[in-house]
Amino acid sequence: MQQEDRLPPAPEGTVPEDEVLYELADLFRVFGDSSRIKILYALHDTELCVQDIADAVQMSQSAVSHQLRVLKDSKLVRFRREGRTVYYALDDDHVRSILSMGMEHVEE
Amino acid sequence: MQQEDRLPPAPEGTVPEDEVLYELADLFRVFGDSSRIKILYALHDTELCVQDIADAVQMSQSAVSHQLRVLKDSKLVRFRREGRTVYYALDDDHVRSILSMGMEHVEE
DNA sequence: TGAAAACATGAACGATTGAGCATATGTTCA
DNA sequence: TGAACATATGCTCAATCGTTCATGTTTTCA
Repeated sequence: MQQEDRLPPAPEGTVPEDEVLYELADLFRVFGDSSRIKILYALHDTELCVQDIADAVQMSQSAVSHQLRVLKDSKLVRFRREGRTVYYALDDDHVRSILSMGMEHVEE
Repeated sequence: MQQEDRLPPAPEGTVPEDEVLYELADLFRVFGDSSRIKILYALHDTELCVQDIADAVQMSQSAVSHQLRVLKDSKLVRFRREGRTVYYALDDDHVRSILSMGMEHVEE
């Protein structure tokens, strides 16, 4: 379905609490690294195990694992274990939404 | 559950070029700092001059000016000069959209 | 003209961070 | 058991980042 709606009217003059703004910045900071962006896009349409992610984004297994931890801590990805392999996937559609919002801004 | 293809790029979700992903990460990196987030929120509903922004977010004029440069370079804010004061404003609704997308993720 | 106001900028410095290396943990199977 | 495999994690360091301090630039007005 198409998202042509306008944004809900902003609460005039009400700036969110500092604590919330810090969390917001923390969230965006996680998106603000090309390695993590690549990982997120690799997971855009499918779940993948760590090594497959590493192959897809051309990074070492260790580097990927480090970044997956960051992504996991921020609730951007979830994982499930199957035997000795761990499959990662985007946590929800919110992540995809944020990515495409950003992409719209970049592509102009 | 039948996606047995071994095609390097997924048929459905074509992953954007690396160059675009770098730009995307760069964009999010700008949102990934609490000082800049505060500035953006100060400008959410109105335009402000530099000193008013500094007062609103409790930062030095210099620090604000440095960050405004980053925001300006990323096309997140625009400005107009009126006499010796410079007024800054969010560049477009895209910025507000990205902020609220992130906020939705944080508020849960 | 000159001083003051408003903003921008350059250098420097402490803090943060992403990646590499080595190693640890956890899992399967012979 | 033990070996092989898949992933996670400490530690470290070069690079990046945000702020401060001092100074530069532009504009206004007496």
